Amino acid sequence: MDNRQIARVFADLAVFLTLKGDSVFKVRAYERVAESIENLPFELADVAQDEKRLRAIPGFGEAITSKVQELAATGKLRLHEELKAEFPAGVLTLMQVPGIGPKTALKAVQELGIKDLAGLEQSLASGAFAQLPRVGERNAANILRHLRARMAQGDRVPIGDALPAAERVMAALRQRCPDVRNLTYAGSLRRGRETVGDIDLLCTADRPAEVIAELASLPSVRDVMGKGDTKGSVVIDSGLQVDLRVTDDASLGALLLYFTGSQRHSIRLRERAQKMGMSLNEYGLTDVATGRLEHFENEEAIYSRLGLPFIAPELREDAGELEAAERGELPRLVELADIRGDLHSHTDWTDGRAPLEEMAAAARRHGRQYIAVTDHSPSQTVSGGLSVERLREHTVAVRRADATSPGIRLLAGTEMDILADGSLDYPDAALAELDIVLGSVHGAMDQDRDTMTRRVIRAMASPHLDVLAHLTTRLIGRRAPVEIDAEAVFKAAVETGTVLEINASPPRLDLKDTHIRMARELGVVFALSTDAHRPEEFGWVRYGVEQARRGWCEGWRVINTLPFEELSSFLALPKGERYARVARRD
DNA sequence: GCCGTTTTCGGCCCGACTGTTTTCAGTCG
Repeated sequence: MDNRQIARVFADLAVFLTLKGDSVFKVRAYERVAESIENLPFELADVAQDEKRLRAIPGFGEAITSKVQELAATGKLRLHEELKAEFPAGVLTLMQVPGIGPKTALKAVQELGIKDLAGLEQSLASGAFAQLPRVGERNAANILRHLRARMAQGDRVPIGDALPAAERVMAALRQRCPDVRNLTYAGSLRRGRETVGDIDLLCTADRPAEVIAELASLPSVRDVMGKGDTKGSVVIDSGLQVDLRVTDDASLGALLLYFTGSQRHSIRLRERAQKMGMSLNEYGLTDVATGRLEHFENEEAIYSRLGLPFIAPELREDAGELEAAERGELPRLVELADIRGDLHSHTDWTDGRAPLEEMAAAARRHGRQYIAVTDHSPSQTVSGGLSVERLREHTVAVRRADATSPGIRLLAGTEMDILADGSLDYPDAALAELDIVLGSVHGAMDQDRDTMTRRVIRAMASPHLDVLAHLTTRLIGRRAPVEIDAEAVFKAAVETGTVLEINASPPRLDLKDTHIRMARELGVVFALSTDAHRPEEFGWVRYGVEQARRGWCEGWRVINTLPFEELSSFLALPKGERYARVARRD
């Protein structure tokens, strides 16, 4: 049972206990622990016997710890099974739609006989649903829109689609509304999550209503869901919902903090404010004794007033960032500007879409000082993987392009398959001639966990395998990650001096944020690369930087923040000496 | 349910919106 499934059980328990009228605080404890479990950097099932380790997780007391142990041991929870039997199955289904909570869902099933989303749509369209207590026309109309949006495109959108969409809307607003200031995105997009549910925009302006009106009239807007004086909500052509809120300059800080979240982080900040005799809301901090409201132009000022350093949006998940901030131990996170090179790219020698020279020129335009050209190895027959002979020609071509391409250095490399038994797709002699060797799992992806773990660790033992690329091979929303003991792989990486790739390609984002966090704590060193197959894909590096930051990754820990000469001498070292070289940079 | 440099018992974030609620319930972010 993985963390997602365990979290699901506790979220279900929260719903059932709400329906039973149990204590709201008990319900909140379950909700909170469900979120906490989803953000864990390790699998609960792996540590279920270690009661001390479980109890150290926030929200884990006696009762929840024993429930987790029961789940890990049996795959089931007696209490969960009992409650599931007590309530109709449709309740949890209906609750997936925004606007429907536990109470409404139960009434819908009991009084209207709705069992699934199709039945829900019918009931909403016919007007029957609006007759339920405390629903009404307006709520029903909103629920129907949410439902149709969900049926059209699933519930969350990859950051690789959402961020460009947000930037297009922002550019259009700036152009049509000179009055707009401080326009920025907030929410999970600003926190850099790999998928987002909607786009939250904020700005300040002298005439807010005009800005809202402009938003509603943008050509890309398909549907206007709400339009007030300071808040507008629209659906753009890609199906994404965009919310815009306008405020005055004096209150921007509190509003930005509030709409960036996460909710858990906000709650912790409010609890902290409370202990200091203040109340925090989206307008500012109120002194409870005097009732005086203090405004803040930026987030730094609020954190400072609460006795904390600024906490980067990517860290705001209530995953230890407040404790670290208090101790003055927040990491100096990697920034986009730190990234000098890209160590994973493809050309039309294999499955890339552009010639070597074009890719080099594009990388330079994107601000890279060097790239590794890493086309595929023979087992990748569908991608035209290079034979040993072709690899040699490829290397000659890369070295020639390196000599003739101004403003950028090229490394001759390969993205080589790690075969099913952990052996490598090229002989050692061929690998020894390359500047850099990436190793990837591309086939036999359905191996069991032990086999896959042994396979990858065996490959890392090779003195030639410099970087382990996209560890889990997942494709977000399309292909599940391989079964693998990530912690064992990270420990082996440290032991062997193998670098772990943070693959920045939006469909992959592999390692994912929680993996990066765990690997970092074990001392792993990373390469942050785009896996570009087209010239414009070098721009994907920003998504990798966001995931790295979510994983608390410092700039010094990423080898392609090194200048070219230093990177070259890093790669020239025997693997066993490399980690020590990087660690000294802090 | 959990949690504690004010507490091992008594707390547990805050405001907006919608509805049919004459003082609050449900839901969301």
